[in-house]
Amino acid sequence: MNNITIKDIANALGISNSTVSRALRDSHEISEDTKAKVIAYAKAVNYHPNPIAQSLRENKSYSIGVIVPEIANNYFSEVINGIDSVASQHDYHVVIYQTHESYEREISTIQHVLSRKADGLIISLSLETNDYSHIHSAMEDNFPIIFFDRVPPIENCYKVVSDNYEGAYKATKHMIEKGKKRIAHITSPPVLSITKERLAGYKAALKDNNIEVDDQLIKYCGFEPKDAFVVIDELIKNQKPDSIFVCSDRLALNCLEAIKNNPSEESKDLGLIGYTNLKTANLLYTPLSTIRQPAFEMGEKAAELLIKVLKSKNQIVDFETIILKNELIIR
Amino acid sequence: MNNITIKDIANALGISNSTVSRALRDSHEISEDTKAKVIAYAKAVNYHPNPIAQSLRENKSYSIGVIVPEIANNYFSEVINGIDSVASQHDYHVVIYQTHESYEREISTIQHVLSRKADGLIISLSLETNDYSHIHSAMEDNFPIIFFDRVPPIENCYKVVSDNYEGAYKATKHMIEKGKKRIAHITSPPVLSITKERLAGYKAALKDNNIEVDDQLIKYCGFEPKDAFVVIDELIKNQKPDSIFVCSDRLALNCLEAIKNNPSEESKDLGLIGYTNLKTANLLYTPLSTIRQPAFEMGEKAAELLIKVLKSKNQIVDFETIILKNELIIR
DNA sequence: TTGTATGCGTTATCAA
DNA sequence: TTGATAACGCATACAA
Repeated sequence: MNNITIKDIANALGISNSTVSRALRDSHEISEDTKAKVIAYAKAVNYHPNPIAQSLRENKSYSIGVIVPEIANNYFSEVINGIDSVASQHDYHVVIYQTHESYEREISTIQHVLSRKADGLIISLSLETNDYSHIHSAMEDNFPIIFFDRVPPIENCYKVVSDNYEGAYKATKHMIEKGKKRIAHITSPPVLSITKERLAGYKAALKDNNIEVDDQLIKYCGFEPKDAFVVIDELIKNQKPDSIFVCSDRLALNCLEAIKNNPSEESKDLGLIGYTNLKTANLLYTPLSTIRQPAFEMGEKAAELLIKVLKSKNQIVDFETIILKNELIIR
Repeated sequence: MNNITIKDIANALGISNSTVSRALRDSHEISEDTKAKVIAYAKAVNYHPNPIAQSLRENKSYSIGVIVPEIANNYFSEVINGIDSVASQHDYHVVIYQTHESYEREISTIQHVLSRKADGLIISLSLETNDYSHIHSAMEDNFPIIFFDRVPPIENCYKVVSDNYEGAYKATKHMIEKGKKRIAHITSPPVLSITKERLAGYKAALKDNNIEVDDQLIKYCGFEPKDAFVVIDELIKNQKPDSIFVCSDRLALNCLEAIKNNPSEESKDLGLIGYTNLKTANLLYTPLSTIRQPAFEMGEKAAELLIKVLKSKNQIVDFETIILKNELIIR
């Protein structure tokens, strides 16, 4: 490997390390003459500063940790895409971790990010997380954290979310406008911020249209295929909905599968709408209208916010919650 | 942030840095007594070694670079998942980069990985790459690289691939067994290794079943939706295939879309089979049998191989090509 | 068994 | 304008 150091350049040119260092950083206290010489030589030998040494010196790693529940999920991989596009522009690199929805892994992963000296963290919480002391302790140490999508119930922090209330409201309203009366709501576990917000939007849309909220039609559902199967089965058999509003990519997939594998008269004319970023939503066996989150843009915003915080390390950047609009795609 | 260093521990306990360092590394030349004291204190103050300092010292970063064309692609995100699962077990962290199929970005990204001092690289080549000098020069520097999926035409290197020939053969044979005679083949640009191998498998299956290869039925197709549209249109109008074998996730998506948006008598009974890892293949509007690559496992293997190379830095690990079987899923 | 001193590559302070 | 030197945190060769 090419391991030219400042020292090598200094020796070759018969000048001192510090002169070389300063010349490379274009310091004003170095003569144009030596500057030119140093830069030319550095280029000739293809010198690159050792970022690890720089990190040690500056106590910065120029890396940002990204923690998501699952990489192999459309929504999250699109967010990561957005984060990467901004981070790489600013010469930060992105280090990715997944929790696989485990609280334990979330704790250890955050530890890892901290001990690896990432400059900051962008995170969407795991499904299991309902205690936030690990978050608080990281925040108390002034470690910059941007939360996105699944955010903690903490006031003073940076958040990037989509307008879940509004998205769910729009989805539900759309179903109502299509003449649906018994709109079931299958959603993620109640601990998640997104679950609560979407549920509220769903309920509000019903109320505003004088449809009574029937708690039997609201089902919290785990992410295992069998969970969806049980829920769908119970729902269709006993509750006779005329439509279903499914939240989250994983749930949408599982529910569609459950319905497909267990077709019935009732399930035939079921109106479906999903809160999902599935790329294949328009190609499915049954039309799936969707509320689509601006995943890529959320990643961009999160990264921009984090970098803003990092670059202004001395001044305080006000805590801020960025809320992005969802898109209703009718199919 | 918690910035306890070895020095702090040494001062607190009134012993020297080196004793602390050795005690923490469980050196045999330190008494059990002091070892215990040091470890207890380190734990009490929540000491974590600074990995950047360690990296500088050991000239290792414990990070592995991963370069893929697109993160937000099922296949690649599953591979990354597999890489992550192995890497994190071995305390390596995964730094992700994407080329967006650009040769330029591939070059600059590799440069970046090198200058960032990643310990090794796992990469799938971009679509545009048809010159391999950047690869050669990295390899000449003895930088450990594992190629996967889209590998370069270089003999002496580490590769993890799936058996594309066999996969395409199986797919084609399956279509033949279903009675199809005019099986079109829509595939990625010819520069890619996977393209050539799959094409060979396709042709072999035809020949073995006494079906003449018709070059008009073989279409190379770019990854833009309109590319697929043009290809599908020409194919159906002029070539009248009775089935299509589509390679790659992106192409499958685009082709399905093109067919759906432009339905015709001919396209109605078209048999479709895809070389894809789409999670929704069983939920599509038209049954899509698939050849599924063991993406997660490919990631695992690639990471295992890389870590093997890294850990045995002195002995030479023989160049090796790992070939994994694909799965034919009939729908 | 423990301590002293040095170096990894860089930047910055202080002198010259 | 340049150079000598220390420091970032850690690990180790060499001394004691």
